[in-house]
Amino acid sequence: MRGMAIKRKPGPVREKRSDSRERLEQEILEAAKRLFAQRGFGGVSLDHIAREVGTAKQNLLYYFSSKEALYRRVLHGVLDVWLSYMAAITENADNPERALRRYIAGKLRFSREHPFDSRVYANEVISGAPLFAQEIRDRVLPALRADIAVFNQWAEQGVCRKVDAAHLMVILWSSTQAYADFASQICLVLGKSEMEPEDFAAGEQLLVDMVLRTVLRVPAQTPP
Amino acid sequence: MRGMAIKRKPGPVREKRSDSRERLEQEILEAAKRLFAQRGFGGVSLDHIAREVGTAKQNLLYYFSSKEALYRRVLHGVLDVWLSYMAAITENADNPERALRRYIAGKLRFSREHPFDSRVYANEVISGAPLFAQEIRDRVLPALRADIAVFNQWAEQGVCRKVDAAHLMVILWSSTQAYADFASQICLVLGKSEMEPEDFAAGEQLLVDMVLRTVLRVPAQTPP
DNA sequence: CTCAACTCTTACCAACTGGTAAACATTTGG
DNA sequence: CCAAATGTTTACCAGTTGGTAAGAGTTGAG
Repeated sequence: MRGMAIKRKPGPVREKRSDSRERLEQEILEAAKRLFAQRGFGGVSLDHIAREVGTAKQNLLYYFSSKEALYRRVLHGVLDVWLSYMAAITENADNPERALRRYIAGKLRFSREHPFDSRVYANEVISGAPLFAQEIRDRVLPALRADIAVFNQWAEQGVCRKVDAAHLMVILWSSTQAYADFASQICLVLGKSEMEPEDFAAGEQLLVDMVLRTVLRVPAQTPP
Repeated sequence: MRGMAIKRKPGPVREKRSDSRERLEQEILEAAKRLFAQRGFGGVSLDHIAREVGTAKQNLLYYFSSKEALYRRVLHGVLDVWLSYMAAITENADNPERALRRYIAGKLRFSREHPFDSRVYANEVISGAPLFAQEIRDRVLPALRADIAVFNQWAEQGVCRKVDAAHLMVILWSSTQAYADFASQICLVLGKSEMEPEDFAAGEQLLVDMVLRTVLRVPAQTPP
Protein backbone atom coordinates (compact mmCIF):
# COMPACT_ATOMS: atom_id res chain seq x y z
CA MET A 1 0.00 0.00 0.00
CA ARG A 2 2.75 2.36 0.82
CA GLY A 3 4.69 1.46 -2.28
CA MET A 4 5.02 4.96 -3.59
CA ALA A 5 7.88 7.12 -2.70
CA ILE A 6 7.65 7.15 1.00
CA LYS A 7 8.57 10.60 1.97
CA ARG A 8 9.40 9.70 5.47
CA LYS A 9 11.16 12.85 6.38
CA PRO A 10 14.14 12.75 8.64
CA GLY A 11 11.59 12.92 11.38
CA PRO A 12 12.16 14.21 14.87
CA VAL A 13 14.64 12.09 16.67
CA ARG A 14 12.78 8.93 15.76
CA GLU A 15 13.88 6.25 13.45
CA LYS A 16 12.00 5.55 10.32
CA ARG A 17 8.47 4.58 11.10
CA SER A 18 6.16 3.43 8.44
CA ASP A 19 2.94 5.29 7.80
CA SER A 20 0.96 2.33 9.00
CA ARG A 21 2.68 2.44 12.32
CA GLU A 22 1.86 6.06 12.81
CA ARG A 23 -1.68 5.49 11.67
CA LEU A 24 -2.28 2.60 14.04
CA GLU A 25 -0.62 4.43 16.89
CA GLN A 26 -3.00 7.30 16.27
CA GLU A 27 -5.97 4.97 16.10
CA ILE A 28 -5.00 3.46 19.40
CA LEU A 29 -4.67 6.87 20.99
CA GLU A 30 -8.06 7.91 19.68
CA ALA A 31 -9.81 4.79 20.91
CA ALA A 32 -8.05 5.00 24.25
CA LYS A 33 -9.07 8.62 24.60
CA ARG A 34 -12.70 7.83 23.96
CA LEU A 35 -12.73 4.99 26.47
CA PHE A 36 -10.72 6.78 29.15
CA ALA A 37 -13.07 9.74 28.73
CA GLN A 38 -16.06 7.58 29.44
CA ARG A 39 -14.79 5.25 32.16
CA GLY A 40 -11.63 6.75 33.54
CA PHE A 41 -8.21 5.14 33.73
CA GLY A 42 -9.16 2.28 36.00
CA GLY A 43 -12.36 1.52 34.18
CA VAL A 44 -10.72 0.59 30.89
CA SER A 45 -8.65 -2.46 30.08
CA LEU A 46 -6.00 -2.79 27.43
CA ASP A 47 -7.98 -5.61 25.94
CA HIS A 48 -10.96 -3.31 25.65
CA ILE A 49 -8.98 -0.69 23.78
CA ALA A 50 -7.34 -3.28 21.56
CA ARG A 51 -10.64 -4.79 20.51
CA GLU A 52 -11.91 -1.32 19.66
CA VAL A 53 -8.99 -0.85 17.30
CA GLY A 54 -9.19 -4.37 15.93
CA THR A 55 -5.90 -5.68 17.19
CA ALA A 56 -4.61 -7.64 20.15
CA LYS A 57 -3.78 -6.31 23.56
CA GLN A 58 -0.20 -7.48 23.17
CA ASN A 59 0.14 -5.29 20.14
CA LEU A 60 -0.81 -2.24 22.15
CA LEU A 61 2.04 -3.11 24.45
CA TYR A 62 4.31 -3.16 21.46
CA TYR A 63 3.41 0.44 20.71
CA PHE A 64 3.11 1.66 24.27
CA SER A 65 5.25 0.23 26.99
CA SER A 66 2.45 0.06 29.55
CA LYS A 67 -1.11 1.08 30.21
CA GLU A 68 0.09 4.06 32.16
CA ALA A 69 2.39 5.10 29.33
CA LEU A 70 -0.53 4.97 26.92
CA TYR A 71 -2.65 7.00 29.30
CA ARG A 72 0.08 9.58 29.68
CA ARG A 73 0.35 9.91 25.92
CA VAL A 74 -3.40 10.44 25.74
CA LEU A 75 -3.25 13.06 28.48
CA HIS A 76 -0.40 14.82 26.77
CA GLY A 77 -2.34 15.02 23.52
CA VAL A 78 -5.39 16.26 25.35
CA LEU A 79 -3.41 19.05 26.90
CA ASP A 80 -1.99 20.05 23.51
CA VAL A 81 -5.48 20.49 22.14
CA TRP A 82 -6.76 22.16 25.27
CA LEU A 83 -4.02 24.75 25.32
CA SER A 84 -4.38 25.49 21.63
CA TYR A 85 -7.86 26.84 22.32
CA MET A 86 -6.84 29.03 25.21
CA ALA A 87 -4.66 31.81 23.92
CA ALA A 88 -7.35 34.42 23.27
CA ILE A 89 -6.77 36.57 26.32
CA THR A 90 -3.09 37.20 25.99
CA GLU A 91 -3.47 37.57 22.23
CA ASN A 92 -6.02 40.35 22.69
CA ALA A 93 -4.59 42.04 25.74
CA ASP A 94 -5.36 45.40 24.17
CA ASN A 95 -9.08 44.78 23.97
CA PRO A 96 -10.77 43.25 27.01
CA GLU A 97 -14.14 42.76 25.42
CA ARG A 98 -12.77 41.03 22.36
CA ALA A 99 -10.40 38.98 24.49
CA LEU A 100 -13.20 37.70 26.71
CA ARG A 101 -15.56 37.04 23.85
CA ARG A 102 -12.96 35.05 21.98
CA TYR A 103 -11.80 33.19 25.04
CA ILE A 104 -15.29 32.02 25.88
CA ALA A 105 -16.03 31.20 22.25
CA GLY A 106 -12.80 29.25 22.03
CA LYS A 107 -13.34 27.24 25.18
CA LEU A 108 -16.86 26.39 24.08
CA ARG A 109 -15.64 25.40 20.66
CA PHE A 110 -13.18 23.11 22.37
CA SER A 111 -16.03 21.54 24.33
CA ARG A 112 -18.05 21.05 21.19
CA GLU A 113 -15.26 19.80 18.96
CA HIS A 114 -13.31 17.78 21.49
CA PRO A 115 -15.69 16.46 24.11
CA PHE A 116 -13.57 13.38 24.77
CA ASP A 117 -10.46 15.42 25.39
CA SER A 118 -12.42 17.52 27.79
CA ARG A 119 -13.70 14.52 29.68
CA VAL A 120 -10.33 12.85 29.93
CA TYR A 121 -9.01 16.03 31.42
CA ALA A 122 -11.95 16.27 33.82
CA ASN A 123 -11.58 12.67 34.94
CA GLU A 124 -7.94 13.19 35.66
CA VAL A 125 -8.52 16.37 37.64
CA ILE A 126 -11.39 14.85 39.61
CA SER A 127 -9.22 11.99 40.74
CA GLY A 128 -6.71 14.52 41.98
CA ALA A 129 -4.52 14.61 38.89
CA PRO A 130 -2.20 11.90 40.21
CA LEU A 131 -0.29 11.52 36.95
CA PHE A 132 -0.84 14.95 35.63
CA ALA A 133 -0.20 17.51 38.32
CA GLN A 134 3.32 18.18 37.06
CA GLU A 135 2.26 18.71 33.49
CA ILE A 136 -0.55 21.00 34.61
CA ARG A 137 1.92 22.95 36.66
CA ASP A 138 4.32 23.24 33.75
CA ARG A 139 1.95 23.96 30.90
CA VAL A 140 -1.48 25.08 32.14
CA LEU A 141 -0.52 27.24 35.05
CA PRO A 142 1.79 29.57 33.12
CA ALA A 143 -0.97 30.19 30.60
CA LEU A 144 -3.51 30.76 33.34
CA ARG A 145 -1.16 33.03 35.26
CA ALA A 146 -0.56 35.06 32.12
CA ASP A 147 -4.30 35.48 31.68
CA ILE A 148 -4.69 36.55 35.27
CA ALA A 149 -1.87 39.04 34.84
CA VAL A 150 -3.64 40.55 31.85
CA PHE A 151 -6.81 40.91 33.92
CA ASN A 152 -4.98 42.66 36.70
CA GLN A 153 -3.33 44.95 34.19
CA TRP A 154 -6.73 45.88 32.79
CA ALA A 155 -7.94 46.65 36.28
CA GLU A 156 -4.91 48.78 37.05
CA GLN A 157 -5.36 50.71 33.84
CA GLY A 158 -8.94 51.32 34.84
CA VAL A 159 -10.27 49.63 31.73
CA CYS A 160 -11.98 46.98 33.77
CA ARG A 161 -13.51 46.59 37.16
CA LYS A 162 -11.31 44.97 39.69
CA VAL A 163 -12.43 41.38 39.98
CA ASP A 164 -10.81 38.31 41.45
CA ALA A 165 -9.20 37.11 38.25
CA ALA A 166 -8.35 33.64 39.54
CA HIS A 167 -11.92 32.89 40.49
CA LEU A 168 -13.19 34.44 37.29
CA MET A 169 -11.02 31.99 35.39
CA VAL A 170 -12.38 29.15 37.48
CA ILE A 171 -15.93 30.15 36.60
CA LEU A 172 -15.15 30.60 32.93
CA TRP A 173 -13.23 27.39 32.77
CA SER A 174 -15.76 25.26 34.58
CA SER A 175 -18.87 26.53 32.87
CA THR A 176 -17.44 26.18 29.40
CA GLN A 177 -16.06 22.77 30.30
CA ALA A 178 -19.51 21.74 31.48
CA TYR A 179 -20.81 21.84 27.93
CA ALA A 180 -18.59 18.86 27.20
CA ASP A 181 -18.33 17.01 30.48
CA PHE A 182 -21.91 17.28 31.63
CA ALA A 183 -23.46 17.16 28.20
CA SER A 184 -25.63 14.20 29.14
CA GLN A 185 -27.18 16.19 31.98
CA ILE A 186 -27.58 19.36 29.92
CA CYS A 187 -29.37 17.31 27.32
CA LEU A 188 -31.76 16.07 29.97
CA VAL A 189 -32.40 19.64 31.10
CA LEU A 190 -32.96 20.82 27.55
CA GLY A 191 -35.09 17.81 26.77
CA LYS A 192 -32.93 16.81 23.83
CA SER A 193 -30.97 13.70 23.05
CA GLU A 194 -28.06 15.73 21.73
CA MET A 195 -26.92 19.32 21.98
CA GLU A 196 -27.15 21.37 18.84
CA PRO A 197 -25.11 24.35 17.71
CA GLU A 198 -27.78 26.76 18.86
CA ASP A 199 -27.57 25.38 22.38
CA PHE A 200 -23.89 26.14 22.49
CA ALA A 201 -24.67 29.56 21.04
CA ALA A 202 -27.25 30.24 23.74
CA GLY A 203 -24.85 29.24 26.47
CA GLU A 204 -22.12 31.33 24.94
CA GLN A 205 -24.33 34.38 24.69
CA LEU A 206 -25.39 34.17 28.31
CA LEU A 207 -21.91 33.56 29.61
CA VAL A 208 -20.45 36.38 27.56
CA ASP A 209 -23.20 38.64 28.78
CA MET A 210 -22.53 37.73 32.40
CA VAL A 211 -18.81 38.19 32.16
CA LEU A 212 -18.90 41.46 30.27
CA ARG A 213 -21.45 42.93 32.65
CA THR A 214 -19.23 41.99 35.52
CA VAL A 215 -15.88 42.94 34.13
CA LEU A 216 -16.35 45.91 31.86
CA ARG A 217 -16.76 49.43 33.19
CA VAL A 218 -18.68 50.56 30.13
CA PRO A 219 -21.84 48.55 29.50
CA ALA A 220 -21.17 46.15 26.67
CA GLN A 221 -23.25 46.20 23.55
CA THR A 222 -24.94 42.91 24.25
CA PRO A 223 -28.48 42.36 23.10
CA PRO A 224 -31.10 43.15 25.75
CA MET B 1 -25.82 -30.13 56.02
CA ARG B 2 -25.56 -27.45 58.54
CA GLY B 3 -28.38 -26.61 60.84
CA MET B 4 -31.75 -26.61 59.28
CA ALA B 5 -31.21 -23.41 57.50
CA ILE B 6 -32.70 -23.68 54.13
CA LYS B 7 -31.30 -21.52 51.42
CA ARG B 8 -30.62 -18.31 53.26
CA LYS B 9 -31.28 -15.06 51.54
CA PRO B 10 -28.37 -12.78 52.20
CA GLY B 11 -30.54 -9.76 51.70
CA PRO B 12 -31.63 -7.89 54.78
CA VAL B 13 -35.15 -8.80 55.80
CA ARG B 14 -35.04 -7.01 59.11
CA GLU B 15 -33.75 -3.53 59.60
CA LYS B 16 -33.46 -2.68 63.25
CA ARG B 17 -31.84 -5.96 64.15
CA SER B 18 -28.74 -4.41 65.47
CA ASP B 19 -27.03 -1.08 65.49
CA SER B 20 -23.79 -2.60 64.35
CA ARG B 21 -25.29 -3.69 61.09
CA GLU B 22 -26.47 -0.21 60.29
CA ARG B 23 -23.19 1.25 61.37
CA LEU B 24 -21.11 -1.06 59.20
CA GLU B 25 -23.45 -0.58 56.28
CA GLN B 26 -22.93 3.15 56.62
CA GLU B 27 -19.18 2.74 56.91
CA ILE B 28 -19.16 0.70 53.72
CA LEU B 29 -21.20 3.30 51.90
CA GLU B 30 -18.89 6.07 53.05
CA ALA B 31 -15.74 4.25 51.99
CA ALA B 32 -17.29 3.26 48.70
CA LYS B 33 -18.31 6.84 48.08
CA ARG B 34 -14.81 8.11 48.69
CA LEU B 35 -13.26 5.55 46.38
CA PHE B 36 -15.87 5.83 43.64
CA ALA B 37 -15.42 9.60 43.79
CA GLN B 38 -11.73 9.28 43.17
CA ARG B 39 -11.55 6.45 40.66
CA GLY B 40 -15.02 5.97 39.24
CA PHE B 41 -17.07 2.80 39.25
CA GLY B 42 -14.73 0.71 37.13
CA GLY B 43 -11.62 1.87 38.92
CA VAL B 44 -12.61 0.44 42.30
CA SER B 45 -12.78 -3.18 43.36
CA LEU B 46 -14.90 -4.64 46.12
CA ASP B 47 -11.76 -5.88 47.75
CA HIS B 48 -10.43 -2.35 47.78
CA ILE B 49 -13.52 -1.03 49.52
CA ALA B 50 -13.59 -3.93 51.95
CA ARG B 51 -10.00 -3.40 53.01
CA GLU B 52 -10.75 0.28 53.58
CA VAL B 53 -13.53 -0.68 55.99
CA GLY B 54 -11.50 -3.45 57.60
CA THR B 55 -13.60 -6.39 56.53
CA ALA B 56 -13.63 -8.93 53.73
CA LYS B 57 -15.01 -8.51 50.28
CA GLN B 58 -17.44 -11.36 50.86
CA ASN B 59 -18.90 -9.46 53.73
CA LEU B 60 -19.67 -6.52 51.48
CA LEU B 61 -21.63 -8.92 49.34
CA TYR B 62 -23.57 -9.95 52.38
CA TYR B 63 -24.71 -6.36 52.84
CA PHE B 64 -25.03 -5.42 49.19
CA SER B 65 -26.05 -7.96 46.64
CA SER B 66 -23.56 -6.81 44.01
CA LYS B 67 -21.04 -4.12 43.19
CA GLU B 68 -23.59 -2.35 41.08
CA ALA B 69 -26.16 -2.48 43.86
CA LEU B 70 -23.64 -0.89 46.21
CA TYR B 71 -22.85 1.78 43.65
CA ARG B 72 -26.53 2.51 43.17
CA ARG B 73 -26.98 2.92 46.89
CA VAL B 74 -24.08 5.35 46.95
CA LEU B 75 -25.54 7.31 44.04
CA HIS B 76 -28.91 7.41 45.69
CA GLY B 77 -27.43 8.83 48.87
CA VAL B 78 -25.43 11.36 46.90
CA LEU B 79 -28.56 12.58 45.22
CA ASP B 80 -30.35 12.91 48.55
CA VAL B 81 -27.65 15.21 49.82
CA TRP B 82 -27.38 17.09 46.57
CA LEU B 83 -31.06 17.85 46.41
CA SER B 84 -31.21 18.91 50.02
CA TYR B 85 -28.93 21.82 49.18
CA MET B 86 -30.89 22.98 46.18
CA ALA B 87 -34.24 24.26 47.33
CA ALA B 88 -33.32 27.93 47.75
CA ILE B 89 -34.88 29.26 44.57
CA THR B 90 -38.37 27.87 44.93
CA GLU B 91 -38.30 28.65 48.64
CA ASN B 92 -37.58 32.30 47.95
CA ALA B 93 -39.61 32.77 44.83
CA ASP B 94 -40.77 36.15 46.15
CA ASN B 95 -37.27 37.59 46.33
CA PRO B 96 -34.96 36.98 43.36
CA GLU B 97 -31.87 38.44 44.93
CA ARG B 98 -32.20 36.45 48.11
CA ALA B 99 -33.11 33.33 46.16
CA LEU B 100 -30.01 33.56 43.98
CA ARG B 101 -27.71 34.43 46.85
CA ARG B 102 -28.92 31.49 48.90
CA TYR B 103 -28.87 29.12 45.97
CA ILE B 104 -25.26 29.89 45.15
CA ALA B 105 -24.28 29.83 48.80
CA GLY B 106 -26.01 26.49 49.21
CA LYS B 107 -24.44 24.85 46.20
CA LEU B 108 -21.01 26.05 47.27
CA ARG B 109 -21.60 24.82 50.78
CA PHE B 110 -22.44 21.46 49.28
CA SER B 111 -19.18 21.49 47.36
CA ARG B 112 -17.25 22.34 50.50
CA GLU B 113 -19.02 19.96 52.85
CA HIS B 114 -19.56 17.05 50.49
CA PRO B 115 -16.81 17.01 47.92
CA PHE B 116 -16.97 13.24 47.49
CA ASP B 117 -20.68 13.29 46.82
CA SER B 118 -20.09 15.94 44.24
CA ARG B 119 -17.38 13.94 42.53
CA VAL B 120 -19.37 10.73 42.45
CA TYR B 121 -22.13 12.65 40.78
CA ALA B 122 -19.72 14.22 38.32
CA ASN B 123 -18.13 10.90 37.45
CA GLU B 124 -21.48 9.38 36.78
CA VAL B 125 -22.62 12.25 34.57
CA ILE B 126 -19.35 12.33 32.65
CA SER B 127 -19.67 8.68 31.76
CA GLY B 128 -23.13 9.44 30.41
CA ALA B 129 -25.09 8.56 33.55
CA PRO B 130 -25.61 4.96 32.45
CA LEU B 131 -27.09 3.87 35.76
CA PHE B 132 -28.48 7.15 36.84
CA ALA B 133 -30.33 8.80 33.99
CA GLN B 134 -33.68 7.62 35.29
CA GLU B 135 -33.11 8.87 38.79
CA ILE B 136 -31.88 12.20 37.45
CA ARG B 137 -34.99 12.43 35.34
CA ASP B 138 -37.22 11.63 38.27
CA ARG B 139 -35.63 13.67 41.00
CA VAL B 140 -33.27 16.33 39.62
CA LEU B 141 -35.18 17.46 36.58
CA PRO B 142 -38.38 18.37 38.40
CA ALA B 143 -36.41 20.50 40.83
CA LEU B 144 -34.50 22.13 38.02
CA ARG B 145 -37.65 22.70 36.00
CA ALA B 146 -39.28 24.33 39.01
CA ASP B 147 -36.32 26.66 39.34
CA ILE B 148 -36.49 27.54 35.68
CA ALA B 149 -40.21 28.21 35.99
CA VAL B 150 -39.54 30.63 38.85
CA PHE B 151 -37.00 32.45 36.70
CA ASN B 152 -39.42 32.79 33.85
CA GLN B 153 -42.06 34.03 36.24
CA TRP B 154 -39.68 36.70 37.49
CA ALA B 155 -38.99 37.74 33.94
CA GLU B 156 -42.67 37.92 33.10
CA GLN B 157 -43.36 40.02 36.16
CA GLY B 158 -40.65 42.35 35.05
CA VAL B 159 -38.68 41.83 38.25
CA CYS B 160 -35.79 40.34 36.34
CA ARG B 161 -34.20 40.58 32.97
CA LYS B 162 -35.18 37.87 30.59
CA VAL B 163 -32.34 35.38 30.52
CA ASP B 164 -32.09 31.84 29.28
CA ALA B 165 -32.87 30.19 32.58
CA ALA B 166 -31.76 26.70 31.53
CA HIS B 167 -28.32 27.89 30.57
CA LEU B 168 -28.10 30.08 33.63
CA MET B 169 -28.71 26.99 35.72
CA VAL B 170 -26.01 25.15 33.81
CA ILE B 171 -23.55 27.90 34.55
CA LEU B 172 -24.51 28.13 38.19
CA TRP B 173 -24.46 24.41 38.63
CA SER B 174 -21.16 23.82 36.90
CA SER B 175 -19.21 26.64 38.45
CA THR B 176 -20.33 25.82 41.97
CA GLN B 177 -19.70 22.14 41.33
CA ALA B 178 -16.20 23.00 40.15
CA TYR B 179 -15.21 24.00 43.67
CA ALA B 180 -15.53 20.35 44.63
CA ASP B 181 -14.73 18.42 41.47
CA PHE B 182 -11.81 20.46 40.25
CA ALA B 183 -10.49 21.39 43.65
CA SER B 184 -7.08 19.96 42.86
CA GLN B 185 -6.75 22.27 39.88
CA ILE B 186 -8.10 25.31 41.71
CA CYS B 187 -5.56 24.68 44.41
CA LEU B 188 -2.82 24.71 41.81
CA VAL B 189 -4.12 28.00 40.44
CA LEU B 190 -4.33 29.52 43.89
CA GLY B 191 -0.96 28.13 44.83
CA LYS B 192 -2.33 26.34 47.86
CA SER B 193 -2.40 22.72 48.89
CA GLU B 194 -5.95 23.01 50.10
CA MET B 195 -8.78 25.46 49.65
CA GLU B 196 -9.74 27.53 52.65
CA PRO B 197 -13.06 29.07 53.62
CA GLU B 198 -12.02 32.46 52.25
CA ASP B 199 -11.41 30.93 48.83
CA PHE B 200 -14.94 29.63 48.76
CA ALA B 201 -16.09 33.04 49.94
CA ALA B 202 -14.20 34.80 47.16
CA GLY B 203 -15.68 32.51 44.55
CA GLU B 204 -19.12 32.95 46.00
CA GLN B 205 -18.83 36.71 46.01
CA LEU B 206 -17.75 36.86 42.39
CA LEU B 207 -20.37 34.41 41.20
CA VAL B 208 -23.14 36.19 43.09
CA ASP B 209 -21.94 39.46 41.65
CA MET B 210 -21.98 38.09 38.11
CA VAL B 211 -25.40 36.55 38.42
CA LEU B 212 -27.06 39.50 40.09
CA ARG B 213 -25.62 41.93 37.56
CA THR B 214 -26.98 39.77 34.80
CA VAL B 215 -30.33 38.90 36.20
CA LEU B 216 -31.54 41.84 38.24
CA ARG B 217 -32.97 44.95 36.66
CA VAL B 218 -31.96 47.12 39.61
CA PRO B 219 -28.25 47.08 40.28
CA ALA B 220 -27.63 44.90 43.29
CA GLN B 221 -25.97 46.24 46.37
CA THR B 222 -22.77 44.27 45.93
CA PRO B 223 -19.55 45.70 47.15
CA PRO B 224 -17.48 47.48 44.48
C1' DC C 1 17.18 -12.60 -3.48
C1' DT C 2 18.71 -11.96 1.31
C1' DC C 3 18.82 -10.56 5.69
C1' DA C 4 17.84 -7.71 9.36
C1' DA C 5 14.61 -4.69 11.23
C1' DC C 6 9.95 -4.07 12.04
C1' DT C 7 5.24 -5.69 13.09
C1' DC C 8 2.06 -8.87 14.84
C1' DT C 9 0.48 -13.36 17.05
C1' DT C 10 0.52 -17.22 20.09
C1' DA C 11 1.33 -18.92 24.48
C1' DC C 12 1.85 -17.91 28.98
C1' DC C 13 1.70 -15.97 33.73
C1' DA C 14 0.59 -14.52 38.55
C1' DA C 15 -2.44 -11.42 40.55
C1' DC C 16 -6.91 -9.84 40.76
C1' DT C 17 -12.03 -9.48 39.33
C1' DG C 18 -17.04 -10.08 40.96
C1' DG C 19 -19.50 -13.64 42.80
C1' DT C 20 -21.14 -18.34 45.11
C1' DA C 21 -21.36 -21.93 48.68
C1' DA C 22 -20.74 -23.34 52.86
C1' DA C 23 -18.69 -23.46 57.37
C1' DC C 24 -18.00 -21.02 61.47
C1' DA C 25 -19.20 -17.47 65.12
C1' DT C 26 -22.10 -14.46 67.58
C1' DT C 27 -26.23 -12.45 69.04
C1' DT C 28 -30.98 -12.76 70.41
C1' DG C 29 -35.66 -14.27 71.64
C1' DG C 30 -38.23 -17.57 74.10
C1' DC D 1 -30.45 -22.40 78.66
C1' DC D 2 -30.88 -23.41 73.71
C1' DA D 3 -31.91 -23.04 68.96
C1' DA D 4 -32.72 -19.93 65.38
C1' DA D 5 -31.44 -15.84 63.14
C1' DT D 6 -27.83 -12.95 62.09
C1' DG D 7 -23.16 -11.86 61.00
C1' DT D 8 -18.26 -13.14 59.48
C1' DT D 9 -14.75 -16.01 57.49
C1' DT D 10 -12.79 -19.70 54.64
C1' DA D 11 -12.63 -21.95 50.36
C1' DC D 12 -13.37 -21.72 45.87
C1' DC D 13 -14.59 -20.39 41.02
C1' DA D 14 -14.23 -18.98 36.12
C1' DG D 15 -13.00 -14.96 33.73
C1' DT D 16 -10.10 -10.88 33.36
C1' DT D 17 -6.19 -7.98 34.51
C1' DG D 18 -1.50 -5.91 32.97
C1' DG D 19 2.53 -7.74 31.42
C1' DT D 20 6.41 -11.06 29.41
C1' DA D 21 8.73 -14.20 26.16
C1' DA D 22 9.31 -15.90 22.06
C1' DG D 23 8.17 -17.17 17.63
C1' DA D 24 6.06 -16.04 13.00
C1' DG D 25 5.05 -12.99 9.30
C1' DT D 26 6.13 -8.80 6.73
C1' DT D 27 8.80 -5.21 4.88
C1' DG D 28 12.35 -2.80 2.46
C1' DA D 29 17.27 -1.64 1.49
C1' DG D 30 21.25 -3.47 -0.58
